[in-house]
Amino acid sequence: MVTGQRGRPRSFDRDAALDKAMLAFWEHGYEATSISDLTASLGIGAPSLYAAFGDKRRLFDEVVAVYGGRYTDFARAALSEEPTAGAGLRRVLREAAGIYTDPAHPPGCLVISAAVNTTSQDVAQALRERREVSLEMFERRIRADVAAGVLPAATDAQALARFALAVLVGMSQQSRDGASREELEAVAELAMGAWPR
Amino acid sequence: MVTGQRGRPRSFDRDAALDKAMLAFWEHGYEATSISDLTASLGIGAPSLYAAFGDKRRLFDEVVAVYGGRYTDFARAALSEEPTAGAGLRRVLREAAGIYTDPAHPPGCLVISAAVNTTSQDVAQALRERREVSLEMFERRIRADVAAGVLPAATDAQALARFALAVLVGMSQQSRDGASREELEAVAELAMGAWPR
DNA sequence: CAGATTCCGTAGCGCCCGCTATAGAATCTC
DNA sequence: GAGATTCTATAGCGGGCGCTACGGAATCTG
Repeated sequence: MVTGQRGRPRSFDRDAALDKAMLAFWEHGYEATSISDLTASLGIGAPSLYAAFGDKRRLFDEVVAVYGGRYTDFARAALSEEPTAGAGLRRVLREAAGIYTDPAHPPGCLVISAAVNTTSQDVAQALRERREVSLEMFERRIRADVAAGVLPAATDAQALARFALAVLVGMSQQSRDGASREELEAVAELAMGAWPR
Repeated sequence: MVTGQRGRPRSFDRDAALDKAMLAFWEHGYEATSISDLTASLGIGAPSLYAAFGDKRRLFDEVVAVYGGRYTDFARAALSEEPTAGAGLRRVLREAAGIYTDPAHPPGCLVISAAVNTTSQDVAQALRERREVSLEMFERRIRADVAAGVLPAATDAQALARFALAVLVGMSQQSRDGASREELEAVAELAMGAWPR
């Protein structure tokens, strides 16, 4: 018994379907993306979708996990690879300008925009917690620089982290309103002008 | 004939109802606020709502107009009353921190958040245009300072305006994620650190 | 091949959406 | 008062929502 797959095999690529679902949720948000939108763009029937992914909520959770690994972990890398918090956040903002406006996928950030104004509070809370994680990651990196004497001792690490996240959120929305990569890069550069010297 | 009202008089205060509708749309957004949500919180039946306001879309348009007069025109005043664009935008950001976190109404800005992820593209476009108006207002004020020699000739007025709006958007979302007035004021103050000297 | 297993397509469930037809209640003019 | 007018309350329309029962199709094991 070699645990060969029994029964009729799935007729679609689960990972490819997950990617398509990600693009749909990214563009229209959690609630405004209906099951029939999904079945249409994934090219499968509703029962296949439910068999493969559970329900809409669990599909979205999987989408968020894939999205996180592909489009938000770059920030963690930038913060750990650059020599200072300032250099790291400059890189985060610059790379975000590129990602938010990449024509290969919908504009902006799914974690920021996909659960605004949703009636399902648990989904909104899940993405809120992801943003909170980013905030704390920024804050920790800044605090490390303060401890190391790279930033002034009087630096308000939490406020600075919050400022960086606010700029990211603003950039995400502006990309969804049609701003170009160059325009967002200019915003990022200006934002770094606020960095403590 | 003194144009006295004929027929049965309306049993509710139209302006008060509009205010309640504003709070509902502000908190939950355009699409996530259902007609039955509205009839429940306004305390009237659906036919009365339709007779008084037309349909959901027109009610929302009225709400946006009222909201604009009450919560966004302060920015116009700040920009015209303060002596420089920098002082004006500092005041805009500080006042926004107060408005976005005022416990008398839902957090954040209705124009920024009420039509994210909606299937009704025309509503999204209407609010997008309102944001664009703010952007251009900021840009004009900055340009005036550049022309007057208050700001360096090399100042990128559009980018600076876009940066200010991005910070406002970020502040709005953070207030909806639970940030306090003091936290947003700190963000505003940091943002002004990026202002050209 | 038979039988077990798993997936797919149709068709439809109950529910809520925005909206309204209809009839009665409340106020006007005359 | 009578009649016209306007609003309110009930009740329900067509349609889309998330989700699933069911039977047939496709692949396994033996």
